[in-house]
Amino acid sequence: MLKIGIAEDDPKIAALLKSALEENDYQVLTVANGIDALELFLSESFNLLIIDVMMPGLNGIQLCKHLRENNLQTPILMLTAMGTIDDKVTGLEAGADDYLVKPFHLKELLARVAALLRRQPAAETKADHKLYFEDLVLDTYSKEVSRAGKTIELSAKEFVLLELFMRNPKRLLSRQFIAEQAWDINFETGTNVIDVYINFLRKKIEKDFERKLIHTKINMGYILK
Amino acid sequence: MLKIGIAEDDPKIAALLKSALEENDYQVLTVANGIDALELFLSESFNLLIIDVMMPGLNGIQLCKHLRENNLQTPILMLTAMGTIDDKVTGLEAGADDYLVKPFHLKELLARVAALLRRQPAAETKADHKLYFEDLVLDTYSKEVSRAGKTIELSAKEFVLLELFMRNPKRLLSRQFIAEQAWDINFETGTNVIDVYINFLRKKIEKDFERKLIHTKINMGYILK
DNA sequence: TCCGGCCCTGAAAATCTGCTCAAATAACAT
DNA sequence: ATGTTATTTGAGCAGATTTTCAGGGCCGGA
Repeated sequence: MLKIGIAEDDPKIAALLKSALEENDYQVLTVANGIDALELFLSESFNLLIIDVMMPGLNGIQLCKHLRENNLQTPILMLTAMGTIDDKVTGLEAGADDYLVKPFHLKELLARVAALLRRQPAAETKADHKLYFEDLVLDTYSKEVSRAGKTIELSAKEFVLLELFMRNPKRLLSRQFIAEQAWDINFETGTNVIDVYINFLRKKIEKDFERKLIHTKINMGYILK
Repeated sequence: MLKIGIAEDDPKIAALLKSALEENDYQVLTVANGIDALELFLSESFNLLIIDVMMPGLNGIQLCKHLRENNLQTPILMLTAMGTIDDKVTGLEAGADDYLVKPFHLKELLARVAALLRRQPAAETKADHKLYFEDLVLDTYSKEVSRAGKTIELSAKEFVLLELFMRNPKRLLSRQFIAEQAWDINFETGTNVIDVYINFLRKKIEKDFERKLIHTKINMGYILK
């Protein structure tokens, strides 16, 4: 479950936020001042922080700066009653990712929260270890490959080679480059392993399909496109 | 340099945005309708997109959805004259990362742009590997060439030669220089390969077009202009 | 006008590349 | 040990690329 931290000194607003977010299946922790917030946000990890600017002790801007100085990457949504342009600019420059002026509508807040979170979880769960190219899917965790939902069995070398292509889509890869990346060959050997393996891959990946993926550029190399 | 794409049909606002962003050292490309935007944003890579909601053809919301459906990860800032909460929510749900209501202050826009770009340090590597000369485009990444949108197939040597010209536009290149750069020939051989290849290039690049690009300077060499 | 230098062009020759197949070798599990 | 699979090597071949070569046009100078 996604975890959200709130720093807000007004108990009514804090409660409102907490209940609204919890209704949308987020886990919520709140603190009422900047000092506690700094400690909590640095010690536990959150998916998103909502920070009010006006707080006793340490204000939102200062808190934000401190967090960023400590290399915290968590997205921050800043919240405030002050609505001048310079306030917003100051907040964003302090390291906030979004800035919402009170009074705000809960719907907008929730939409912005969702927008900020959209980028984060994707990085940890799926996008991180799965590579996509058109209908090809390569899972670097399970080392499985499929095209258009159909599983494809690849040998170790074939997998490494395909992964190389999928990490460099639409990029022309020279034999030299492929040899270095997939075979650890740094000198010129008169071998044609690469050609042979390209053909192995083609047979497995393109055999039952209309669309060709690996293209030959004579005298240059191969390209996935 | 960070590259920003703008989809905005109002020429005044488009010009305003472009000049403001360029003053802050961003590279800016603008299109005036949703259809062109979809094509441009999918074919070239940007660090950030600014999209107006109200556009002829394809509106901003639809554009945004299409882009996300095509797996585009680029951050999107949506811009609009409509300021109701539901509009904002719709925009954010369509895949936008931020939503700004017109009229807005340039300072706030710039701050939000900076905040969105802050999250994208890795994007640098995907920068632009393309060389442009008039309607000619050469992609050093995929080794592809096109003129006025039409793809042109070049052999390896032809490509190297054209790249040499496009890296030295409007500069006169002597045969000596071309031989050294593209052929690794450092001495005088009685060959005319260069002439022949210039001819090959001309046939492929200038055949179907009015405007000539490679010009001969007798006794001196060739020049792209 | 004739000549020579310079460039363009078409075609043929020479070279090289990438694909395929079969077979040798290596790695691995039973 | 044995069999299976994965990886690498090498040779033949078709086709594309690269290079050479020779003819011809253009232009300026003698």
